[in-house]
Amino acid sequence: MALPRSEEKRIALLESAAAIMAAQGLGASTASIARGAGVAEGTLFRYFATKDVLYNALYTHLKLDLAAALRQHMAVHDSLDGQVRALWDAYIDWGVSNLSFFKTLNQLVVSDKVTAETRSTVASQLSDIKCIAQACSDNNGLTALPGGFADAVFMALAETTIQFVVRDPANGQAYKSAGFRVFWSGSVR
Amino acid sequence: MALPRSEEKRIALLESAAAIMAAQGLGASTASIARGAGVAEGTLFRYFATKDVLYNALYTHLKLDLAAALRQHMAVHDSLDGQVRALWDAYIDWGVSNLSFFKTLNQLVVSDKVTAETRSTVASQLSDIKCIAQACSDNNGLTALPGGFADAVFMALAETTIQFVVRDPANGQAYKSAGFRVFWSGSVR
DNA sequence: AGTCCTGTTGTGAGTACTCACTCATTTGTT
DNA sequence: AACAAATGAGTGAGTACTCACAACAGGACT
Repeated sequence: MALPRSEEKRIALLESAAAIMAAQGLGASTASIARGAGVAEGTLFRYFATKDVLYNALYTHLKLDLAAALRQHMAVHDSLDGQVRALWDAYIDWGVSNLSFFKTLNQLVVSDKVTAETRSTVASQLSDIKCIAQACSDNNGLTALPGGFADAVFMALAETTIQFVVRDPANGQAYKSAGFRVFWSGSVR
Repeated sequence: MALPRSEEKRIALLESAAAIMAAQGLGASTASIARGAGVAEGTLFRYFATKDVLYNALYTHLKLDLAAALRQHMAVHDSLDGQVRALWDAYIDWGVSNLSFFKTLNQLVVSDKVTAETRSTVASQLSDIKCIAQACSDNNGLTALPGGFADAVFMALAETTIQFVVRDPANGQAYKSAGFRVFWSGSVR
């Protein structure tokens, strides 16, 4: 299995997959994904041996893209509140301005097409962000919600908030701070 | 098109669909649904003319089942806090003990297979519950989150909470009250 | 009782279609 | 010329849905 020639085509296929799956669900056909990337269907299978391989590569691609966006806005704040708020804002902004990425990533997260191996490989590349969301917070007054629950609540609230910001952008700031307030006032002891 | 003979078979088909779709997604085949209900594939199409009709009937069935469960536990409390908490507990309990119903309903809610007509017909049968969750709360101190946001936050937190209770039942009560606290302390002014 | 008649319900092989995936061929580069 | 990359019609498996028929109920008439 030689390495694919063109990184461009690989990216084009991944972004086409994200866009089309956001609209049609994970069941979107390989034919339409290839067409969207401007290549033949057979070419898709040169880059991703099976559709499952594509799912896993897409999960990795989207997660790393999100992580890169978060890192850019992770200025060091004095207060934990400020730090978490910056993370929150960056997350919401990424979701709103990459809506099809966001939608597809959410579907992949709950899908059984993404293997545990892929998930843990990606997670290990995100340890710096986890640190803020979790290790740091434990030492600073966040409530003792059972393991992982605070993370999940953060994600669930962010997902809801993004939906509302997209649907009604005029009130975007209101949703953003309301969503954060729910998370924060409910999480702090 | 005469009415189907046996209400039993109709229910069996709906419950089979809910169970199989919870495991395999909405794309589960009509063949497997019929097999799960113990009838031939052709029989499914005597009860539901197309798969889309089945989706809509299933949405209605599950929503009404949930509503019935909520009504049973909607004792009148003196405080708004108590009333909403009772609603929260009933919702979580239903999700936990009808997990496949819950999972399938969540997929149907975001699916475009369920028509606006079905949604509004069902909603009109749930007005008494909406009253507590919304009309009542507006008059009693819930924060002025933009329209529908509080509802969505409630649902998102409940979904997350149910996942954790199912995954780790020993700490069920802890998740349940933690989830409610996030909702409540973030929602009250 | 037993046997035909009639209408509806239940059946599953059959149909047309879409899907993921293949491979002989063409295209492009060196 | 030599080689790999790209192509897209072709393949078999699986899909939603159909339809000619089997199964069975309950009268009505011997």
